[in-house]
Amino acid sequence: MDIRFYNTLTNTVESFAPVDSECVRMYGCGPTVYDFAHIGNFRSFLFADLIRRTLEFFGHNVHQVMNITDVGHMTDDAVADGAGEDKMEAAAKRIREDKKSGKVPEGAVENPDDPYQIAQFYTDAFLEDARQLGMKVAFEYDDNILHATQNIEVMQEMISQLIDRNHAYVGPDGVVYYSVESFSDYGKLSGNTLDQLQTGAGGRIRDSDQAGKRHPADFMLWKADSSHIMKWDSPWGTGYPGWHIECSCMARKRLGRDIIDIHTGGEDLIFPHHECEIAQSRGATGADSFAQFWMHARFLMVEGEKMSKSTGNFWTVRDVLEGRATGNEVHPAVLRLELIKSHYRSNMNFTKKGLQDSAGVVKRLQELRSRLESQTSESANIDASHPILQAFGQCLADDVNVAGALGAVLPWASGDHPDAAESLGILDRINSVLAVAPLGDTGTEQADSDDQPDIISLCAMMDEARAAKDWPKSDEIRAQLEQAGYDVKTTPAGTIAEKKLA
RNA sequence: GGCGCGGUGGCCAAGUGGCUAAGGCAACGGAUUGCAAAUCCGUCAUGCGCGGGUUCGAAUCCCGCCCGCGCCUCCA
Repeated sequence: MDIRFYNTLTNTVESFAPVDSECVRMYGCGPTVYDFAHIGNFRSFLFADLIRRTLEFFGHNVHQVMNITDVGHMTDDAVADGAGEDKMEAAAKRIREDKKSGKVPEGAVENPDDPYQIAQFYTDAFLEDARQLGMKVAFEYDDNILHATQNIEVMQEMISQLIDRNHAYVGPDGVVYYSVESFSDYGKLSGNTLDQLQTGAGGRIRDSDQAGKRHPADFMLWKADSSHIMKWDSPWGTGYPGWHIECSCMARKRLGRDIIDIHTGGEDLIFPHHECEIAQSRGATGADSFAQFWMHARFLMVEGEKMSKSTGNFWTVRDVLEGRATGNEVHPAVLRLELIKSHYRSNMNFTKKGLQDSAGVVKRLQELRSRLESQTSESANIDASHPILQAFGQCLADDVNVAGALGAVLPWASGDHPDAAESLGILDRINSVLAVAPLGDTGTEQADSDDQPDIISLCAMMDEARAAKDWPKSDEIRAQLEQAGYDVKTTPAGTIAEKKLA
């Protein structure tokens, strides 16, 4: 199968082939851990997961690596490359407040002044969210998710290399800067030239912040600052690394190559972050490429508006799952599908209605599975030549067209399934990519007719009322169950209440 | 100002030169039901942001315009 992906580097859709046919190496920029990740973050993380699963669907062996940015860095964008309030300090303040309000459980972060505790708290929260949403790499935390703070040494090595190769210099202010003029391809990824960057910046860059730089676009690799909350010794003074260097280093270190296959991230990372990564990596390795393919997910809107804290539509994963976003609890598979179903290069509009649509799809696929599993315990081994998998795969191979792939799957799902084992095999292959029916690897889903005693007894009471033809009472109980977030069904075996998926 | 992406029915979303424009949701009609839910059957874009052009033929190619979004040193 010819797999084609859109490559930001060339602005075209290209055929994908890994550098090393044995293994596809992909790296994705992960979260910063000063706060809970939001659904926009997860749209792009799940997009990376989808690419991985698509490649695996076609038989590739994939090594995926992601970073956790736990170095503080700066918050104040008016200041070019440093200073400002440290993000860890800001998080410490917030955690103290959240502990008072109960948003962060008492005892979760023993000492908010310890940035490592804060980072670990939000890292754990991120991993929990990521696993709930079926992100494969989140189950490989020990191996393939790397913390910036545990890789300071390789960063320092790369900075030394860059200095040795005349790509970096120590400015008169003592800061180590990357010299963008030393790298002729700087700007290629984002379609910028150094001239454009300079004029485009307008009045936003203050001269005082440029004092130590040879070119205004030069960016920081290391800043000596012994007052910084997270700091390490280095040949350039005790301080902290620049924001971009961690990805260059960790990708190379863990993936074991100077040139990798795919690098992913949100569209906002194209510039400056990924542009700088390329400059650093290629400057250090001397190779003519860092990642063959650069793939970026577009932003997510919420009910047609930009997601922002000020408009009150800023949702974390747990806000959505626990019902704070829409008023209904949402099954993780529904959120997963909602975040992956629209094309990654279009703006997706996250809406309550969209979630309910996704819930319908998830339910259909889950019900198909239980129907098939009630008929057979075997799942036939189906190869990709089956017409449904062909159609499904062709859409995925075409720059990850999930909507098209669903268009192939859903009519099949609604149709007849004379050979249950075959259909189950097909569903398993489809679900290896979508991961919604079921979501987890374990195959266990939350029970339907929830084991909650009160729900079961309400169902029993409804059966009694119906047997006595006491219709008003029956209707009253059904309303009560629906109020509690259940779909109520009357079956030959009696009344069943199923938790709504969204 | 520069660079890039996009605009398909009430909503989501395929289709990128050629039969009657996938699929889902919603809606509506019917079967079923105590009433519902679920399920099944049926209906639902002479039109693809707007205006030109190329072509035997365009949602699809070309030109112009309008609108939305992102980036241009916090950002998924």
